[in-house]
Order: sequence, then C-alpha cells, then structure tokens
Amino acid sequence: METQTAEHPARSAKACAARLNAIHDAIYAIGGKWKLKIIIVLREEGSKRFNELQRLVTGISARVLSNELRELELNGFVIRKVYDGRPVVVEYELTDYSDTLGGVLHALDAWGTMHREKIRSEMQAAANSETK
Amino acid sequence: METQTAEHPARSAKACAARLNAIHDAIYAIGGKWKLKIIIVLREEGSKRFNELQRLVTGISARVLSNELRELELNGFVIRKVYDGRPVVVEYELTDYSDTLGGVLHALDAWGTMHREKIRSEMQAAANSETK
DNA sequence: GTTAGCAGTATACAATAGGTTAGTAGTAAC
DNA sequence: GTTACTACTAACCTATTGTATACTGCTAAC
Repeated sequence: METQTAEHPARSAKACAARLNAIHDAIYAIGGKWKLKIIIVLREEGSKRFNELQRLVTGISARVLSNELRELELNGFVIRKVYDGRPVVVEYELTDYSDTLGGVLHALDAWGTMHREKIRSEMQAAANSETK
Repeated sequence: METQTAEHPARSAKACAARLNAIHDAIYAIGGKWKLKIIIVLREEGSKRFNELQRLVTGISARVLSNELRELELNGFVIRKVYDGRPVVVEYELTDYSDTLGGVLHALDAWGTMHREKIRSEMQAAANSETK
C-alpha cells in the first residue's frame, strides 16, 4: 500500500506506532494548562508551599493546583514533604527525575520563541499591507 | 537576550516569563489529542485527502478532523490544495514550516520512550513485590 | 474576639474539548 | 434505484477542565 519514506516500510510502521505512543505519553504527562508552569516555577524559585505556589502561579485556583500537584506527584516530578508543626507545613519539591524534562523544555522553548517571532512578523506584515 | 540560566536572578525573572510564554505557545500549537498524530501521519505517508486522513488517524471524527486541519493550516503546518474535478478533491500537505517541529518531536519521542520504560519497570517491580 | 495565615476540600457552575449522528450536493458503479 | 464515494458541516450530547465561593480545624497576632 505505502512504500514511500524510508528504506523499510514494514519496520517504519512499527517505529511510527511506537513514536506515536511515546509522544502521546509525553504530551499527556506535561500537557495541559498548568503542569509545565508549576514545574518551571519550582525550578526557578525552588521548593514552595501550597499557598506560595498559588501566589506564584498566577491565575490558578486551589482546587486545580491541588489536582495538578497530585498528578505531578504520581508522575514522579515532585515530592510532597510534610513538616509537622503548629501549623502543618507542606513543601513541594522537584525530584531528580524532573530534570529529565530538560531536553523537552528546551525544545519547546526554542520552537515557541521562534514561532512567536514568526507570528509577530506576520501580523506586522498584515498591518503594513493595510496601511499601504 | 538572556545570557545563561543562573547567575543573575534579577534578569532571570524576565527570561522566565519569556520562556513560560514560549512554552505556552508551543503547547497550544501542537497540544491536544490529534494535532501531532495528524502531522506524523502526513510525514510518514505523504499528502492525503480528507477521508484518507480520517481512515489513517484512527478514531478521529470528521468534525474534529476538520477543526484540527483548520488550526494546523492557521499555524502554517499544512496547506489545503483543492483540485477541481468531477468530485472535488482536496489534499492536505505539510509545509516546509512543519519541519521546524523536528526538534520538538524528537525531544518528545525520546522523553516519552524513556518515561514509558520507567513506568513499565515500575509496574513490573510492583507486580514482583505482590507475588514475592 | 476578630482577623489572618496554614493546607487544603466541598459544592456548584461555566467553558471547552471531543464524540455521535445525520445530512448536504454531486458523480459513478452495480 | 440503491449504494458508495468525494469533503465536509450542523445539531446535539458528554466528559473533562477550570472557576468561584465557601468552609474545615488549627495557630498566632492584634
């Protein structure tokens, strides 16, 4: 049916499926509106308590922050450290495993920056052609 | 614009915000359940017509495929080529610009594969401790 | 004694994403 | 004449996601 692309069509079908699954997993682990924001804040600012995080991640509600932290913990990106005290203090800390995201973050950053610039220059071009 | 990561905390605030925006844009351009799947299919199989795509991207509905293709076109990843004929034929083709996603796809693939393996070995460890 | 901060949870609702079903207009094969 | 193919779109429904507001139980400050 298809023979194109590369060398071994039979093998490429399996490889393609595996790649699709891997990319799917990655998108689901770090996708959504908040997960990467939380991770980046923790990277920049270090470990934080719940209310501190809610202040730093602007716009997030307590309920959503709570859910996202639970998922991040399940995926092994953060650990929840409880310090018993008069007011119980809970700190969220990035794990070493979260460092494995470095490559993904860098690629997304580089591409997003480039894309942003492209959109900006396109909008400028459109504005120029209007006022010509 | 920014030199390096650490060293300068004052400057890192701006860099952090820029990075956040860039990553946000990237996630929104390629995030969701279908966009990358469609792109990968077009990469592997070459240009395809609407119904062909719906068959190749298993599980997607016509409505959603239509929406996703419109967004992919807006972001400059695909072009829609109309061939007037007895039944009008429309082909969706990847643009050169879609190649800029190469780095992101590779990073997601590598990380997703690694993460998958980690989850798998964790599940195996859990199964072993049950039947110990 | 009222207020504020700690770390959330409960409840209700709104918005968005995605899915299901059916239907458009035209052609061509059975 | 019925079916199937072309590329979609409209209407409707559900499920996930996000928001808003209030509340818990505890401590400490004012």
